[in-house]
Amino acid sequence: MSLIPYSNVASYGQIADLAGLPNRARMVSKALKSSNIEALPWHRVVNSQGKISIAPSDPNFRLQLSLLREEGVELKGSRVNLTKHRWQPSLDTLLFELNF
DNA sequence: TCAATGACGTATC
DNA sequence: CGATACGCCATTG
Repeated sequence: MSLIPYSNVASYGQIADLAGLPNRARMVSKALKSSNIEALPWHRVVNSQGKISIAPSDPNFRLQLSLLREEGVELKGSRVNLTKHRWQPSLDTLLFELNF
C-alpha cells in the first residue's frame, strides 16, 4: 500500500484484496494502527464509504484530514469523493501482486 | 482456553 | 441516510 499514489485513496478491503487476502479488511486496519506510520501513506486509506475510520477525537483524525486536503482530495466533512479519487490499481501493480 | 474487540465490508430493511 | 446482522481473524485480557 506504500504505492497508493498521491491524491488518491483506497479502501481497507481494496488493499486486503490486492494483498491476496479477500474479506480481511480488518487485518489491514490492524496493520495500520500497530505498524506505526513508517513513511506509509496511511492517510490515503479510508473505509468503503469513503469515510475516515478514525475516531474524531483521535488526534490522527485531524492529521488525516489535513494531509488529504493538502493533496487536493475533495472532502465532504470527513468523507472523500470516492468516484473522483478512488485508486485504480495499474496493470503493472496487479501483475506485481501476482508475482509476475 | 475463551470471549470480547476492532482505523472493516456487504447485504438487508 | 441510519440501524442491524453476519462474516473474518489476529490480538488481548
